[in-house]
Amino acid sequence: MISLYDTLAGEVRPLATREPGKVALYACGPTVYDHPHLGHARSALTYDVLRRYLEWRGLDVRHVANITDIDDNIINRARDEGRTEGEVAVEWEAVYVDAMAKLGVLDPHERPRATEWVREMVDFVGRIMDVGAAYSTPTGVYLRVRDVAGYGDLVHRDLDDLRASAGARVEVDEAKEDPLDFALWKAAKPDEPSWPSPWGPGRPGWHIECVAMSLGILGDDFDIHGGGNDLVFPHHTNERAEALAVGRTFARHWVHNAMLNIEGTKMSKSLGNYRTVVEMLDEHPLNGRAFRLLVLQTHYRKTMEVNPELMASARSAVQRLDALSRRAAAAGIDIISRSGGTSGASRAVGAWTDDEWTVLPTSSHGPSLDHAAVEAFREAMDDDLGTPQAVAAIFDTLRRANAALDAGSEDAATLVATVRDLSERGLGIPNAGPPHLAGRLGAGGSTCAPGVTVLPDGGDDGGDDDGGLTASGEGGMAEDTPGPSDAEIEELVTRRQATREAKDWAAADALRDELSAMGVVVEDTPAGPVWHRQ
RNA sequence: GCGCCGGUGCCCGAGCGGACCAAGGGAACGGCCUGCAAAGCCGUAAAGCCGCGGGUUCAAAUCCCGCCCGGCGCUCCA
Repeated sequence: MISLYDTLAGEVRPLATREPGKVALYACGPTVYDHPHLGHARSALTYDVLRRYLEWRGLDVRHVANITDIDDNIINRARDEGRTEGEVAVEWEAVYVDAMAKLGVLDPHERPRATEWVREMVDFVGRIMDVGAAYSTPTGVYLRVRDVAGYGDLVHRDLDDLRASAGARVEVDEAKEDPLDFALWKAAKPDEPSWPSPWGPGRPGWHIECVAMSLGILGDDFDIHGGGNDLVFPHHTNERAEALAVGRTFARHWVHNAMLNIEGTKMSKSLGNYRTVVEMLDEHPLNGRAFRLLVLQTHYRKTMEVNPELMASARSAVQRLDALSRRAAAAGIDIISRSGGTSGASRAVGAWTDDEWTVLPTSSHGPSLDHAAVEAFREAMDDDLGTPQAVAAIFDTLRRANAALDAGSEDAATLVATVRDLSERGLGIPNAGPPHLAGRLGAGGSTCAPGVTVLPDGGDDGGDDDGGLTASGEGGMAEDTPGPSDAEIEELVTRRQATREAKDWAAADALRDELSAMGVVVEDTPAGPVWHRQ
């Protein structure tokens, strides 16, 4: 049974979906007017992992993540740059989508844009007017908050409490009946983009966007509504109020991820600790996977810390995953297959530079998995997405796999396959770089046999109930590999191997230094040297 | 001010009443392996320990009360 913390209930509850076997998930996306930052990435990663896990469990997930492409920030930027709002939004949406792809975030099934749903938003506002829960003023249409019973339930605060804060902070709009009332529709100001409406030209308020799109696409009573915990109030509170005002049932579960701090404080431009996803990714080819691992090592409801040291330690951990793949390959256990260039259409994410690889499906003909490890993983994930413990289970299995490899045990194949399945398909962390990173020379001269899985005894995974090991392949993340070509490297590795066989250690070491200077690491295994780029 | 969430080993971070498990990751040190490395495995005593002070309990890092410190929200925000 899968449980999740529900913000509205204030406790961990079993995930009770509207339809058995299906999950309708709506996660609030970004407003596109600037570079996505690490916080956007943490949020996107949270729902990506939630989705992957639900799918790993065999559930049919419909994931919707919106793009807010019209708002004050976009308008301001467009004005500053002398462009249209549309141009600004299109540009930054592309940057966002590309950055998420590089983080291995699967494309949501639908990515609605606010501007494409204005008609539905106008209709929605109209219905709220019809039931008398809203009123129109010269500046726009406002929801009368006191008409909505349980308005503050999501934030667990009552009206007076909220009002005390609001009055003190925000300049009170004279036209509003209550400082808490918020705009459903904003009357157009000169030079601003606008759409026609029964209340005059204007544009939708922020909250109405998500209500119209989530209910419009997923329908009433959809399963999970997620977003950053900074959206609990006012955004989600107001979305909910709009839906309740017209008597519609909204999200069954509210999931909110915590914020991300850099050097102890929330990042912000003014503090100079604002970090974009692109910068982070550019700093090191392993950072995409490292950041995902770092995010997963902290529970999603707890503020997490990011700094260069932590990124470095996460990179080291990622390298252990890769090392296992190399060791397994050297031992003849190879569950990586090269897909001959076909870039799986359903694949959401960018391929590994020029090569693309995938993991063989483990459904019916796949290798058997280690039952205890799978159970530990599932137990951790079922309990409110316990990714830190899930990661622990994976690394524990990784250690066992290495030990089995050392011992030449038959269990090795199963354990290696388990590590791969859980980390890649369950959490979205690919285990090895492009196949050529595992390029292998030596006595046998064999390279990874395409599509071949050499594993003993491919029985199913212990016949346990709903392991749901049925989803398909894995998305990759871009990790550029500039520098010397494979041929150049293999040339040096081959020469070094010759000197080693001649026991000319000095020459061998010199060649290794040379390779090392090129960023290439050579490991001598019983089956011959194996190399990979740093 | 109001609300919420945290303070666990050198660092990050699980655990949230009882298992000689304070998980897992990183760093460090020792051993094995190796031509040397890398990768990998094994190990890292005793004492003490889970912000501080009380309390509840046969039993608390885990529950209650108080205090100190930190973060976030209440305003566009993932």
